[in-house]
Amino acid sequence: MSFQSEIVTWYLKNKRELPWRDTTDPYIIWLSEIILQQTRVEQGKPYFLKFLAHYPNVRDFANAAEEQVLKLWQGLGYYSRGRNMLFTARYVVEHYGGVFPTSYDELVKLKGVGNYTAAAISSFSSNERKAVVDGNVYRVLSRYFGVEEPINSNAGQKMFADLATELIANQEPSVYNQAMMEFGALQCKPKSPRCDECPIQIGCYAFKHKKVGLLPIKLKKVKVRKRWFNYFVGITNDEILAKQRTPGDVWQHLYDFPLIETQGEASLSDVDFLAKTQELFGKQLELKVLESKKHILTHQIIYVQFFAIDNYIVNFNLRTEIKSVKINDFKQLPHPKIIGDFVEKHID
DNA sequence: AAATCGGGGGT
DNA sequence: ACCCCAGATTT
Repeated sequence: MSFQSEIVTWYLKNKRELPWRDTTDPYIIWLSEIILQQTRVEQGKPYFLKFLAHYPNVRDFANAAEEQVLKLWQGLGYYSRGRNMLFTARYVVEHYGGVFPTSYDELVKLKGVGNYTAAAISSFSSNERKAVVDGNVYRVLSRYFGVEEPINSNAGQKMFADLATELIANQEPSVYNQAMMEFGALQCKPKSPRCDECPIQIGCYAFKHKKVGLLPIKLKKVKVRKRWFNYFVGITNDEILAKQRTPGDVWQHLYDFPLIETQGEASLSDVDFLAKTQELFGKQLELKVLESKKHILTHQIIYVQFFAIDNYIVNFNLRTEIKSVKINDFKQLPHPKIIGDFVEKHID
């Protein structure tokens, strides 16, 4: 049997039941694929079900408010995906009369849809012969065929794309694509792959040359930036101080609290830090540390401190983006995970 | 070509 | 601690 036939046979026997697998509706597939970008199936699944329940079709999605979409997205990360989805849903209603496109060439023009996602939607919805190349496929191809070109170099991307295109010839595109990804996810895993019970062990370059742990090759490790966020929780009666995050930084468009970022851990005994807080909240300000946490992102480690503030006067001229909103309204807004967790734990 | 964008899970 | 996840977009 060929490499492809072995993979497909393995797939038909071992595939998971997933809620987006038994449809050819391009809208539903689009929903699942955007959610699953850089996201594990088990993490994305509840979000997929939630979004489908709220927006059963692309017109429902297009009619949503951006803050509602971001609220549903809360906790999933890479929030521009949610905003791009809303833009694309409205675009599809406007330019395609609400009929979601199924061809690769149309799909790849949509905001938030790149090579991978266009190949996935087109092959799953209309069986178009476009090979998906995601992290799973890189790994399976790299190991089996011994491709040692880095998967994140230009040369490597083209090499893997060309190889994947060759391999999908004469295959059933929808099934073959899903088989490759499922095989990578369950069998040819990044760590501790199941080589002992692998149907294509015999032809595998990496297994033969004991390079399974070395492939695929990936360049550059991200250098992590450390940051210190000092949040100020100001509550008077039934209102709380809120701030919407602006473009050019993490969590843009989401809502958090008034913030002073420092270059190291801020302390109430630090006169410099105290001066900044008084500039923003007045001389009578009383501060108290509520909680300290470490929040880890891909490119940043953020040390977060939450301060309760009393007897404060907000210098709105200094920070015009700060608003005072009803606590119940604040809870309805989309927040970064660390803020959402804080609110749930500390704010009644 | 490199940097940026989250949060969670595996080893 | 480090790597990866059904990647895309911006710089």
